[in-house]
This record gives sequence, C-alpha cells and structure tokens, in this order.
Amino acid sequence: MAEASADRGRTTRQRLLGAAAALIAEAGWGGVSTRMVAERAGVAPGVVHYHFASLPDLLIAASTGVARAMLEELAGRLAEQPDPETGVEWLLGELSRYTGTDPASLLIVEMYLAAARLPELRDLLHEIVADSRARIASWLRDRGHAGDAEATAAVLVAAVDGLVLHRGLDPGLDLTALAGPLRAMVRTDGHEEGSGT
Amino acid sequence: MAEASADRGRTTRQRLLGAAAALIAEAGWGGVSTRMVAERAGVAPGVVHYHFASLPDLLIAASTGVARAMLEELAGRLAEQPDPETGVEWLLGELSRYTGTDPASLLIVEMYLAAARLPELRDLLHEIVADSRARIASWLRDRGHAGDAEATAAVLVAAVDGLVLHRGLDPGLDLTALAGPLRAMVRTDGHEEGSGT
DNA sequence: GACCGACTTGGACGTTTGCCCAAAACCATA
DNA sequence: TATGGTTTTGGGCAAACGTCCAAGTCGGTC
Repeated sequence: MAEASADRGRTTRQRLLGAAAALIAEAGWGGVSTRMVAERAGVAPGVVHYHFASLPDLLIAASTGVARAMLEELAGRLAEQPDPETGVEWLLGELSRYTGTDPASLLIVEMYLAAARLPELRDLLHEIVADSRARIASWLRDRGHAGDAEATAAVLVAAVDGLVLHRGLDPGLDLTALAGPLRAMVRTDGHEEGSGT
Repeated sequence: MAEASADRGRTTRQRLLGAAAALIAEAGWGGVSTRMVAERAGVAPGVVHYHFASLPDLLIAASTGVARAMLEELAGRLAEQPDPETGVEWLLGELSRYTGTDPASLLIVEMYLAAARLPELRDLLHEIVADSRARIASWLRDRGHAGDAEATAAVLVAAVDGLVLHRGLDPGLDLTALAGPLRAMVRTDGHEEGSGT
C-alpha cells in the first residue's frame, strides 16, 4: 500500500492543525485565512481543502484539540490537590502563568466567541467545559466540601474563565491576591446555607 | 449657520452607531463590514467614512457606548442592594435575563475579545471594568464585608463575565442555583483568613 | 436669484477571500 | 520499467472587502 504517502499526509495534517491553532490566537478566529495557514505550515494553499472540508472545519478541529488537552490537564492536576483550599491556591498560581494575551489564553477566548455562532463548535466546547466542571465537582465532594459541589464548581470554572478575560485587559492583575474569596467559597466546614430570599 | 445639516449629520451618526452595535452582536466583530452597517442604518455605503475615520473606529465607539451604559447600570443597581448576600442573589436574577446568546451578551464578549488586538479598545474597556470593580468594592466595604473587598469584587466581576460566557454554551444553566457559593464569598461575618500557604 | 458649507450618494480602485481543479510529484508494488 | 493510489501544486474563479472621491442634494445666508 501507499503507507508512506499516508504518513506524509498525516504529518501535513498535523502541521496544518498546529499552524491553525497558532494563527487563531495571533490573528483571531475571523482573521485566519486558508493561505495564512498553508504558508505557516509550509505547504501550498490548496492543500488545506484536501485535508479539511472547509476552513471552519479546520479551525474547529485545531482549537478543540488544543482546548481539550489544556482544560483536561488543568482539571486533572487540580484534582490531585489534597484539599479544596490549597487547590484554589494552586489554581491561581497556575493561572498566573497566563497573561491573558498569550496564545493559550487568546485561543480559549476566541473559541468561546466563535462558539456563539458555530453550533458544532459550541457543542464540543460545552462538552469540554461540562466535563471539567463535573470532575471538579466530584473532587470537591470527595474532599468534604460542605455546600453544593456542582454549584461551587460552576462558579469556580466561570471565575477562572472570567479572570483570564480580565487579565487580558489588565496584565498587572495579581491573581494570587484573590485567594481569599475563592477559599471562602470552597470551605469544607459546615458553614453553609441551602437557599434563601 | 447650517444647523439643520449638522442635526441631520448627528442623527445619521447615531444611526450608524446603533447599527454597528447590533451587527457586532449578530455577525461578530470581524464579520461587520462598512456596507452592512450602511445598509442597516439606511444610508449609502460611503457615509461611514464620512463620519468615522475607519471601520474599527466606528466599532470601538459603538461598542464602548453600549458597554459603558450596561456595565455602569448593572454596577449601580447592585450598589443599591441593602447587603452583599441579597446583592449577589439579585445579581444572579438579573443575569438570568441574559441567555449568553442575546445581543447584549454577545456584544460584551466580542468586545473582550477584540480588545486583545485593539489597544485603544482595551484601554477603554479596562477603564469600564475597573470602574465597576471599584464601585462594587466600595459597596462591599460599606456593607461590612469581612474580607478583602477589592479581591472579592474582582472575583465577583470575573465570575459574572465567566457565567455569561458559559451560558452561551449552555443556555439551560440555572444561575439562581449558584447563589450558595457566591454568598459564601461575600459574607459579612468575621469568618475570613488573610493569607496562607 | 446666487452662493456656501455640511452632508450624502453610488460607483471605482486594488486587494484579499474561500474554494476548486487539472496536472505534477511521490512512493510502494508488480 | 510500468501501474495505481495518495498527496501536493499553483493558478483561476467569483465575490466581498476597506477606502476613496467626484458629483449631487440640502438648508440657510447674502
């Protein structure tokens, strides 16, 4: 068989995915063109439509691939933390590595945005976020979190995404200074209420 | 003087701003063209560059105008709430009116994203967000919030933005169920820690 | 009436876009 | 050396883009 040809195609495809992910962060979702991706990947312009049905298809595949790895890894590492309070502290430290204007942060934000208009991407991203949320919730439960673990996880993930957003506006924002409120939220003692007016 | 002409120009300018704001939400920041704005505003294509130096200039003016009104109003209404705990409860109720896919939500998210690549927009948006944060912080302080009011306000605003983001992915997300963790964060009793390893 | 400045019109420009396709290049097999 | 399937090439297409501009409209002053 033409095994070598297939191999060559696979690496080209990977190069296209990598180039696309980088360019989404650099130029924005709508600022990426087939020619840019091809040039970055070092191939002819036409090759994009050989490996992918359309430009959105390529961008969706590229971004979800990176995002899945990122968010899954973050959620996984967080789950390794011994208790919620040191967990959020670790999380803020980890988050400090993202300035809000680095490629990784920008890619995530671009995805959220594009997801509003691309149903396929929205479903994929929703799946990723829901999975992260569920894993954090079960981690909170295992560690004896007193309140509604699902709710706390939802707010926590939302706060993380929001902080990444805000860091883009204000790179000087000191994330480690925000440990107090987050620790208060994930407390393990019984100091909690269910509902109220 | 040519008062009537100037008046006509002013209303045309307003119409362009309104059309641009709506189109940013509908088509995305990068999906708005001068011709689309002109058509929506009911004027000839060339008029855009008579009133605005460039397309980004128009989009920046349009989006910051709407965002300033929105965020300021939200922060102002929140500050009217009697105490932090009912305040966050009110906030979640208010936020529930935004599905994450409505024009207002989308405009805000589009701005955050475009701000990463447009320094002028970034500075303007940063100003708006910082102002909202400061007003919420002083409100927390006035109401006897036990912890670091600045930090709590920062997390609160980040969580709000993050929740709007997540609602775009999952319109079924019940925001009112998230009151617990947020209430725990804004508590007024002395149950707080300063820093920790 | 003529005149003037502000505003609007609609088409023109050069560029870039996503997508397509006939032809060439490549590699393992026969 | 031929054959066949896979991958790559580079140009072509119609459409849309931002910006510009000469001509035209409009209301108010001489």
